[in-house]
Amino acid sequence: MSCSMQVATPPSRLPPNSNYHNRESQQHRKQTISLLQKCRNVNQIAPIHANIIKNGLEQDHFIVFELLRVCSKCDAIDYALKIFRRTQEPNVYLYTALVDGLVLSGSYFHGINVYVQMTENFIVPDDFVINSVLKACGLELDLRMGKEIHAQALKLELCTNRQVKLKLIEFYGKCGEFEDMMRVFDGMPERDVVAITVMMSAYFDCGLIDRACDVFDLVKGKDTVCWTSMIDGLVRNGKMNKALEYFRQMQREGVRANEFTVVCVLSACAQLGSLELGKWIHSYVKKYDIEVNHFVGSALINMYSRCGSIEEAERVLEGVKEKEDSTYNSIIVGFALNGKSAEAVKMFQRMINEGIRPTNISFVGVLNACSHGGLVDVGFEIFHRMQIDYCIEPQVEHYGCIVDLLGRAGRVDEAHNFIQNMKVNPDHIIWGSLLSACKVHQNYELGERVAQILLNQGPCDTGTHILISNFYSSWGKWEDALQVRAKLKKNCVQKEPGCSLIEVNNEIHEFLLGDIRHPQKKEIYRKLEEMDQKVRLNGYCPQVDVVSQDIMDQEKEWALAIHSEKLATLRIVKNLRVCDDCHMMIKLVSKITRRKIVMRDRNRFHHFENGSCSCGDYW
DNA sequence: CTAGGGTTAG
Repeated sequence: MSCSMQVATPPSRLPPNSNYHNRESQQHRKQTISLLQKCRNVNQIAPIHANIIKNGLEQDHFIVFELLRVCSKCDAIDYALKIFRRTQEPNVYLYTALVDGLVLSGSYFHGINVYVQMTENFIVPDDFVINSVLKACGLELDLRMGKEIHAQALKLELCTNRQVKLKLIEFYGKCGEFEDMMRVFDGMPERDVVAITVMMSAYFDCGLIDRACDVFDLVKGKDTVCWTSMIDGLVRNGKMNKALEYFRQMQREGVRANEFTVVCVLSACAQLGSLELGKWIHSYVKKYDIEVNHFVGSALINMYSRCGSIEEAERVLEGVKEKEDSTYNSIIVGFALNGKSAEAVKMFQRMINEGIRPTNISFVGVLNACSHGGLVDVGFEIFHRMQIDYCIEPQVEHYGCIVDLLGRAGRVDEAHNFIQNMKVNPDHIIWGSLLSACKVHQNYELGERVAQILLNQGPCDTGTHILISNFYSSWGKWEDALQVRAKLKKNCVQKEPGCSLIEVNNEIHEFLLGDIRHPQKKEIYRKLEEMDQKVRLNGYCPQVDVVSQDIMDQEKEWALAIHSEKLATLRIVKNLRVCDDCHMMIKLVSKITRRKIVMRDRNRFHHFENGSCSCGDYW
């Protein structure tokens, strides 16, 4: 990023304005300012701006100040820059407003440059502008510049200011300079909750969970923001259960949650598949009148979708007043996840009808739905419209959806051709998708070539290795399958152990393969055996070929019988993908027991009912 | 005479 900002050289004198002091014009200025403050988008600003120019108020710093702020708020930073350039002798207020606006629009580097220009124009910085530029330095991770500004602030004796100290802590924390961060903190008179919150978040950014917890314990009188920051940090670092523990503790201590808090907690629920707690949070939102803004709305939709309650997700959608692209994206992805491809496409259409411009994420969601639902023509149509109507250059994810679309439909050679004509390099996910299609459609000749490409491409993730190994075993090539497994072991890439979760009475029960830890294990295994007998009477035969190791069939049956998802039924969350055998068995169990069973695996949802599954046996 | 900043940031 470069700094294209040029500050106009101001003329030596301002044009005299005879009306400047009369009462009428004072009133007019006040009116203009309050009009500006009410603007919600850039189209509303332009006519007011025209009026300002007509009335000769263009150089009025108070007016310009409001203009800059409202432009930033309306995401019109270019407009703000134009106005700033036309302003003669901008003062420190105007520079601050511009730096703030640039930071808000993500142009941190540019913001820092504007500050530098200000000092070059001999304008003395005050605490406010120091604050703004330190924010920019922290976000830009510009350690050198931030230190220089720290030095300037010391010289100007602005470092006694609490806000400046807080921003210094934030800046050093974001840059990972924890010693300097602590030094500033130690110079504060008391243990400031806000300062500790900032430090916690910096530690979490670096994955230093224990240090974050240590400073959290220092705080007396933790407020909502502090608790939220803690919960958010734990969620961001994958500690979902711990985050929920802290949320419960927060409730016990009588600290009220806000919009931020519920978004974080809902994200934890979504990732754990904890529907009961998720519902509880939803009722909390209603009870305490927490505004269902688009963040909260998306979080609720996401939680319900990922917990398999897509109908509830739809209900939430209708209740979101100001739907944004993210709101629609959440529900589209939710439909795709739950095997409702046609609904995903319909929702995508509705989004467009309601004047919301689909983003690249919307396209990933809807194309994913098309591939899972076998909607080949619709998928292609959307893929083309994305480029022509919306000028979105396809990313590797979009290409991946199309490869998947063709591959799943059995058109593996076309998919292969498509890969060779893409404008981007195929990644291991795209090749993996093709390999998976080759496996399902038993095109071993092409599959073998793809497997070789993947193996030669250098390191790839565990999932890909497992896929290659499974491809070889389904082909009966145990030797090759074992070799891939061996390579996986040698590279110290461990297969994540299969694990399934089920929530009963607000408690999360966890099952690993062949798990014997559960207190009710006797009853559970007895039931499992009973089920096993029943489904065998219904024609179930263990699909021993899904077990990749080349072991005796009898042993394989046992290995399958204890796959963890069979141990927990009804509403199951599994960390890996479900295997063919478990899928078959659960279908039958749903028929025999007449129960709906919902299972989420790593990729999608399976709604089992009366012997069939929403995925159409295709996942 | 009339202007600014909260700490989490999904």
